[in-house]
Amino acid sequence: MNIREVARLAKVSTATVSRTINGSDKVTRETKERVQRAIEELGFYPNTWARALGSGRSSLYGLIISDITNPFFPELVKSFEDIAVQNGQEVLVANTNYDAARMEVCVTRMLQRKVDGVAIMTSEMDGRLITEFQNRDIPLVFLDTGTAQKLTSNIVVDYAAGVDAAVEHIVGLGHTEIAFIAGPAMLRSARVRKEAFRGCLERHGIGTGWMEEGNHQVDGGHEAMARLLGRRTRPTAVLASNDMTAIGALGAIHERGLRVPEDISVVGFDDIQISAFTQPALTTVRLSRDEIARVAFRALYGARQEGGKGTEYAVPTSLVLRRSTGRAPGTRAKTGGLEAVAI
Amino acid sequence: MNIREVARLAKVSTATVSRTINGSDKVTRETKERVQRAIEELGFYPNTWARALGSGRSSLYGLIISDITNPFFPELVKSFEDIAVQNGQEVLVANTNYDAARMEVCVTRMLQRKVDGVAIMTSEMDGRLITEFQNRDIPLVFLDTGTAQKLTSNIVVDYAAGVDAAVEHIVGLGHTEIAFIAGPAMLRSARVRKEAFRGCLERHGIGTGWMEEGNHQVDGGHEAMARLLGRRTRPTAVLASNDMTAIGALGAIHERGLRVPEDISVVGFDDIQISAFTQPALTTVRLSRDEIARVAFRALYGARQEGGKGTEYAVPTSLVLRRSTGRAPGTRAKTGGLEAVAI
DNA sequence: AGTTTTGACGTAAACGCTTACCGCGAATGC
DNA sequence: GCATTCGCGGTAAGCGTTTACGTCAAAACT
Repeated sequence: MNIREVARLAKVSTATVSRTINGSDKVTRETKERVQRAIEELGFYPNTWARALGSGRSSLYGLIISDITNPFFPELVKSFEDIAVQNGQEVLVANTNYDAARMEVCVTRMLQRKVDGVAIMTSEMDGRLITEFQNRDIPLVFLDTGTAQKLTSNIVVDYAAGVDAAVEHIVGLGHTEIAFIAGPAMLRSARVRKEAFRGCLERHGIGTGWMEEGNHQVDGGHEAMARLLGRRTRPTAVLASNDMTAIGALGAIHERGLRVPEDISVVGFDDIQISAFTQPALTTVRLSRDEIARVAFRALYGARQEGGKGTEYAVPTSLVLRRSTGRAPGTRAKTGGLEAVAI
Repeated sequence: MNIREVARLAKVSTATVSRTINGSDKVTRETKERVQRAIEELGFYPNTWARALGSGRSSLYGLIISDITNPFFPELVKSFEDIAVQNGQEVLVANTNYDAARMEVCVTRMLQRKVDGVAIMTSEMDGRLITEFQNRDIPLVFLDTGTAQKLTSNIVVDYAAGVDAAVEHIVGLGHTEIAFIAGPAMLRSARVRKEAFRGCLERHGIGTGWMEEGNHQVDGGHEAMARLLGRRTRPTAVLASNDMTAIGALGAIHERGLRVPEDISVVGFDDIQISAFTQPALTTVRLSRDEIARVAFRALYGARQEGGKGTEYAVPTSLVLRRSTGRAPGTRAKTGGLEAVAI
């Protein structure tokens, strides 16, 4: 079953069949319809590989992430894939496992499969590998790393707004002893969150002595929180650099026999699915993976048009109020004061 | 950069280059080395599509799952992908979203991309679609649905062993009022677990009146548990058809002001990552996704050899003891009695 | 020594599509 | 009425491999 049989049945040339399939405007409506009918009658669909070989376009996009096992990514992958499929493209997903060496493997895979573009949603990417893509005119889009240039775009997440909202919320609840559990310092996004936190607190005239570093995993959050609780005095509120960290913190707090939010309020970041189901449900800053996926795809899909000059895209964040935040111990709700409300 | 340039540099024909690349034994060692050197010198790697077109093999496997957002799947996907890449294959992942209509889309995608085999790790699959693959001699492997036949294998999970172990454990802790929150009845795997539970309880001479149905999601588990707690008397232990359900149950129990495991013991099923970090950490039955992935890949990879007659593969389950199970309220530990121990 | 077999390699025809180029009849311009 | 343009569609040359078949020298036979 191939394009020739269709051509024969529709009594046209293979070129016309091809043109019909590709929506060329050089075919009259009647001819188009005749071809369509032939295609349906035969149940024909084109061979993707032959297509790719002939046209030089694979209709394949690469999606490089750190680790599909990290709850941040599955939604991203799913959204990206959905959009891609809707546009007749496929997606090759590759995990770097947070490892620069594995990143190299990922890049090779992408190159070998001749992807039409790559969304790089992780930070283990060195310059040499980027040029590999650029030399081949492959559009790229980064999540919050790298800069826009020829054919490569960048998505910048407005972390600061989210952190601000979270701090406002916490401060509004009367907290003044506010801790932050940062992510690994080597991650740009983690550093940005931390600095946003520090800046925001200073604007409120609150000290920033409560600071620990986690690893963006549950265990790191757990340990960091344990260290925080091991100090002579303890904070009444904790912001975490991501939800996994916050979940770890929750565990450490419970183990210490303390209650959330009565003794300590906790705020996460990302709004991963499970955060709605922790005990108590986690107040967190939402970073919409759906939005990221949508923007990333558009960046790649449109890259060759628009002169191919990369763009900066902005993605917002927003506070999601659930049950893990409450008034600071020993304070009274002012009239009109903010209260955590489940959504 | 193509095979012809390599051929020219190595002073051989393109056929010889191709044979070298594909590890044919019809090339002398010296020639092979010469070609290898040329390949490296030019930094050549073959065009995958041309290869696919020429050989009819795409070195692509399909992996159909329900929903990457369901924590059961990411590990499975990752393992499968790892193994595939190690063997020079790529993986196309597709989500059915538990929807038979979307399954059709998935199948079409696989067909269009001419995958060399498909691992179908979900149950929304009707016979018609299966024949689509079989007509094209595409090897298939199912997870616990379907039967082994020409080119199609089946992985059967030993759910019963896991349920048995869980029940033994719970009974050993003195529980007699044991509830089960089942999965959706339309899922074979859910039915099997339920029946295993019922049978096991009967063997112990314990009634099976405590039975509710969830949906394998957190909310379903929550609601089912709430129903259980709304009865006149309540169970002292609950097994859930999967971990998500168990996590929902945990939430409902806490909301009711009860403690786990002091008032109620909870056991999950699957051992998804987050289960180690719930409050308290969940005792559960582990179903190794790594093992499933390994077996699935082997089934596909080896399918064309071995006469192509499908095989049944067995995958075991095992109990993981954590903190969510304890002695039944009002009972004393017997000497040598089982206690939940964290791992 | 002459014949057959074998092994290593080359030749060239697929594989199924895309697309540059060309031809041709009809519409348009003068 | 003739030349020009234009729109539609056909012809055929790729795209980069794989592989059936052919060739040819050397090895293994009579």
